[in-house]
Amino acid sequence: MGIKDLLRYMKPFIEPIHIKKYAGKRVGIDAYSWLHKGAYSCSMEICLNSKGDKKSRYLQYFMHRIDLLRHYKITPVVVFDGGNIPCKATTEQERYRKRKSYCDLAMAKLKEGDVTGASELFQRAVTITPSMAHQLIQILRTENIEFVVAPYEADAQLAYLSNLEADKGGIAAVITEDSDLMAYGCRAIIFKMDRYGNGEEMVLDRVFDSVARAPSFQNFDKELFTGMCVLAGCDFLPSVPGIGIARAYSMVAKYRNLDRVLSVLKFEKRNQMPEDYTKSFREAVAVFQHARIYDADTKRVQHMKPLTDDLLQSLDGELDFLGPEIPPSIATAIAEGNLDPVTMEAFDHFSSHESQPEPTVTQTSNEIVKPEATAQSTEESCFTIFSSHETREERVTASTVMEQRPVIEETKYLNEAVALQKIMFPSEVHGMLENKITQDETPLEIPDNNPFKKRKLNEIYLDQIPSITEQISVVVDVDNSDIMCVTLESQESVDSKPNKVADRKAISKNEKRKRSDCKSSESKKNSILNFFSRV
DNA sequence: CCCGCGTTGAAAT
DNA sequence: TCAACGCGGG
Repeated sequence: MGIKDLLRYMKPFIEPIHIKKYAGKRVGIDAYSWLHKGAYSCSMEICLNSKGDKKSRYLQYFMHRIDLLRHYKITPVVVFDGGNIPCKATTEQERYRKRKSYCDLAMAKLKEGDVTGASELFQRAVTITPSMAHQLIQILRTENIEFVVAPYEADAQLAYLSNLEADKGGIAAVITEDSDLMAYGCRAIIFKMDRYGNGEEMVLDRVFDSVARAPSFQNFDKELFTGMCVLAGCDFLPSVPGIGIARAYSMVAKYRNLDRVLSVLKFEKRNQMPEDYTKSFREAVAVFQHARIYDADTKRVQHMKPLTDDLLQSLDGELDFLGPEIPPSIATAIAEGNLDPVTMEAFDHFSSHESQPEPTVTQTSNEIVKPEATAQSTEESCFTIFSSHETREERVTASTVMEQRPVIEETKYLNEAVALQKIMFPSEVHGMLENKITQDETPLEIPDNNPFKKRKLNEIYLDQIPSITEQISVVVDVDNSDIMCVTLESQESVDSKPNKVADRKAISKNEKRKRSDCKSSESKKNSILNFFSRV
């Protein structure tokens, strides 16, 4: 995660501090890092979605730390991750693959009765789901803690906020574990904050201003610094073989111009340089500089730093790598925590632990479905209909119940994703998903309510449906893995939606509706439609 | 000199 | 999983 070896390299600029230094200030929090740490104490419960209070320990952990800040008169501003950006997809898939295999291993250990061994492995398998984030959001609301869900990367949002004045919603520092914040140009970062408030602080001005320190950044600006980070290898782009943080630094320091560094690199490493490295490099730098962030003032998604005509030209106006555009009403719904940024479904009121609806049980397995599983499935099976222009929402909550569906059915579902992916990116896919399928053989004994697994299928799907001029809504029958219908959704057709959905409900038990709205070429759209009509 | 690989110990309660 | 450390090869 983050920039390889950057933290170690920047050691001379990092000072131990106590959080009380920021008394009276607003401080941003990368929600993911605390959620993840908190999840360690209950990783098995989260992976298995098991019953009990222990599962919500991660919430206690988080709120403990919030209380610590409040104790020192600091105003916390919690920032959540939103959707995934395209260039991070391979990194994400890789992480998913690892977690899945750890989960499998853990299940095997559990079967043997080795609980200790299993929980060790579950710790490596934990994922923070939007549902978990939403549980936290509900608590933050009742506690009057400010929060925002970024359209994409929380890091970008935090760096943006760190460059704003406090009276405009800005923050004085960011608490995180992720060195990416430096590449984004965050002004002050606190790493490794412990439960007492001790941490390590990095101030960006200190880096650029200091005279007599080991690596000197006096002739650097933010762009060169970001370029150095990308050269060293980041989540968006692996480094050229043989190039680490030290060489990246020395090249940037020597040539003080990223284009020159690239041409030298091309010359020196022509055998090991990927064909499209230059393009990918420019895109990666652009993500760190111009990422899409939510501007609470205008209630719109904007660029962290405005785009220049120069840049637009060099990218041929192609901005999809920053993630699809998001219309204001949706951006606001996401930012305020009302819309799941991954599935684009409304968060269910019932997902809070207190009040759970009595589900209409359509039981196929002989086992009684546990309350948690029900809560989860209600959330996942709620249909949201909205237009992109107004936050007009109509929700049909299907009280279906998650069945003990054998894994093989999900495998079929995955096959659709593979096919779809091949159509979208014929050259780029080399069997990542196929591998997943072959690994997926054994029907596990887990209750098949693992949010982790299901979530990821959603992500794969949404990632692979790129950009469509109109809003396309797809109804997928998860049980049969058939795509039931595809409609182009316009303002008028919104009203007729619930009936359509209700009709489908009669045939299938567990439907999912996916939507995606953004811009792209006509041909891409047609290939999607052709694909669906063939199925 | 420096990258890249392998090892180890800590993380949450 | 990740940082910290040490070692061997370029």
